This record gives sequence, structure tokens and C-alpha cells, in this order.
Amino acid sequence: MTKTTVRKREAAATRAAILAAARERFLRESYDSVGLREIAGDAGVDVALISRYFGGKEGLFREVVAVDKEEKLIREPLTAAELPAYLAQLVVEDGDDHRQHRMEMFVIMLRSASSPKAGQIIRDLVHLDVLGPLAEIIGDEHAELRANMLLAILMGIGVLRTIMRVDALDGSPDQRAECEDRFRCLFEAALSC
Amino acid sequence: MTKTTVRKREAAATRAAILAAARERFLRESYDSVGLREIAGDAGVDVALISRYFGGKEGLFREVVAVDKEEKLIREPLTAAELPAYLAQLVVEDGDDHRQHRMEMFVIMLRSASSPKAGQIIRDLVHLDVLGPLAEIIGDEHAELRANMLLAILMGIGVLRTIMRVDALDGSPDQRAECEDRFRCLFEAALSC
DNA sequence: GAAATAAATCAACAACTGTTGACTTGCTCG
DNA sequence: CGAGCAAGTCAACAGTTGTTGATTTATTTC
Repeated sequence: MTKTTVRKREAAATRAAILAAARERFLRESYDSVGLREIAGDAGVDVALISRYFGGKEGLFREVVAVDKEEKLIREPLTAAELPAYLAQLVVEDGDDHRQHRMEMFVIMLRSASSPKAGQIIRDLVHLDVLGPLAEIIGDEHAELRANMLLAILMGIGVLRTIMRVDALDGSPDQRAECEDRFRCLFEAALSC
Repeated sequence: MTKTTVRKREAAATRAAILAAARERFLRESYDSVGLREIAGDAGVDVALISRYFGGKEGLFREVVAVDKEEKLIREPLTAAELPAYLAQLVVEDGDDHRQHRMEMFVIMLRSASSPKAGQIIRDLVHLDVLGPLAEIIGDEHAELRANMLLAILMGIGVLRTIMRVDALDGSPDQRAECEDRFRCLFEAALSC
């Protein structure tokens, strides 16, 4: 048996379909309120396959965030001076797909961080892959506190927009540009005050 | 039967005990992950009493936030100039009980906002009792956007501290005072930039 | 074409969810 | 005292949750 081209009914494809459907659900609801049967229904597969492929719900969630994590949340080659403008663009969310994807990642983290099961996974991710890189970019003596402030603003805006459904950014292109300016200004303040 | 002193085995007291236990749980977990049996266990009562007194889980949650809401989230007599210092104190959380209680309210809101059942209750509360008063205090032409920015910072810090368990504020009194200064500065920036 | 094997399905499981009705306890009033 | 009634208990419900074993279906290899 030549193992390379096995996957007779495309196991990899269904695995990917489950992963995509799960990401979509976790983007809109919390870990606890999403049922495996809903995810399976969206993906067009049987529920049993999820536990089979991912070892269970927790394994599935862990893989969803692990996939997103690979395309680093905070892009490395970035100076402290570029940070405010970069984060402001991230927030307004009309950038390229990668950037949008990155903001969605924050939403997934926010939605499930209060679940006993998923919480630890999320917390580890935040410390290791967000706060660490951010502090490294900032690099000054108060780097840690400032990284916290930046992330707080980022998280807060994420909460308001997607979870609380506050629509400060749902205006005309002009209004959005104005918002971006103000947010950039806010991020600058967090770095220099 | 003189109705005034009825409550033979203190119905009001058990009701209060349930409410207190529920608040404590909702402060630490999400709406979906908290079970009525856990709450009943903490309060030392039978599970059945919860559905009996509050009409169900959703009714219980609605009453928990309604109680907190009474002592207004944003105290009314406050000028725009006083706002940054007030919010910074709120964040550092070593104020009086009322203030601490108010910050906890934000945590309850954050934890359960992603639940399909509890989400709408929370969203209504945010719009009506937080963003409204905030915008009114600010009062200038960009009041709405600025209220959003303030709340975003407030929410973001709440997320980081309690949900993500980032410990920027767990230092010495000196460090806490320094943090308070920086946050006040950040709130000022949100109002004036 | 037949055996072998991976992929997908089905049905059922045990555990838990919130909720309800019937029952028991304990207090108060006539 | 004993009737009445509120407060609390108990057990069970119908529904859902994640998960597992046996079974069927489709694909490949000899």
C-alpha cells in the first residue's frame, strides 16, 4: 500500500471542513454554547467524526486556535514606531485577509476565555504569542505594562464591536478613516504617556 | 394571617442567598458553564427553589444584573474633566466597595456576553446604562465615539485582568499608583485626541 | 474480481442540563 | 389543638451534551 495517495474518501478534506465549520462557530458563540452536532451539521459530516479526528471537543478547539496561531498574531518585523498605525488598521478591519483573520482570532479568544475548559488554552496563547512579541517590539523599560495597555485597547475594541455589537465603526468610509486616526492617536498615547 | 411578618422559614433570606451565590458564580464563569446545581449548592438550598423563585435560569441571571444595575454603573454627577481620574481609580480597584462592585459588574457582563441566552440582556444594559450616560457626560460633538473609546479601554482592562489573568496591576502600592497615573493619562487621551 | 482497508454512518451510551409536580415539613392563626 | 398554608424537599421528567462501539460503504491492491 503506497501511503502517500491513500485518503480514499478524502479524510483530509473532511478534516478541513470540520475545522472550518468549527472556526466559524467559535467566532460567533462561546465554547460552551457551541454543540458538536451544530459544527458537524455545518460541515456536512457525522458528529462521530469529530471525536474520531480530533479526539474530542477540546482537541478540536485547541486545533482551531493552533491553526490561527501559525500565522503569528503580531507580525514580527515591526518597529515600535510603526505599531500604532498597524494596530489602528487592524481594528478598522478593511485590510487584507490576513489582517482580518488576525482580528477574528482575538474575537475567538474573547468569546471562549471564560469557559473552564477552553480558558487555559486561551490564556497560554495570549501570554506566549501576543504579550511576549508586543513587549519585545516596544522594548523600553516599561515594555510589559505598555504591551498590556495596547492589548487592553485592542481587546476592548474587539469586545465592543463584535460581542457588545456597538457600531462606532459602521459608518461611511470617511467616518471609518476618522476613527482609524483617533485609534492610532490612542495607541500612540498608550506608548508615550 | 398578618402578611407582613410571614416568611416562616425566611423566603426572602433564601432568595437573597441564591442571588448572592449566583452573582459569585457568574463573576467567575460564563452563563453557559454555570449550572443551577452549583449555585444551589453554594447557597445551601435545593435546586428546585431557583426555578421556583426566579422562574428559571434566565430570570435569575436577569435579576443578578438588574440588582447591580440599580447602583448605577456610571455615577451621574460627574463632569467630563473628572472622568479620566474616576475611571482610572475604577480600574485599579482599591476604592470603596461601591466602586469595586461596579468593576465586577463589567466582568459579569464580559463573561456572559457571548452566550446566546444572556447576550441580549447584556447588550441592552451596555447601551442603555453605560454608553448613554457616558456620552451624556462627555457632551461634545464626538461624544458617542469617545464614549465608545472610553468603554473599550475599560472593557479591555477588565478582560486582561480578570479573564486573561494578566497581572499588570498586581505589584507594590507604588507600582499600582504608577499604573493609575498611566491609565488616567490614557483616558485623557481618549477624550482629547 | 475478491480480499483488504480506510472512511463514513448508525445507534446507543451515560452523564448532565433546566424544569416540574407531588410530597413533607414547619410555622401561624382561629 | 388542629386546620391552613407557606417553605422546603424529593424524585423524576424530557432534552441535550460529548463520546464510543459495531456496522456499512466505498476505494484500492493483489
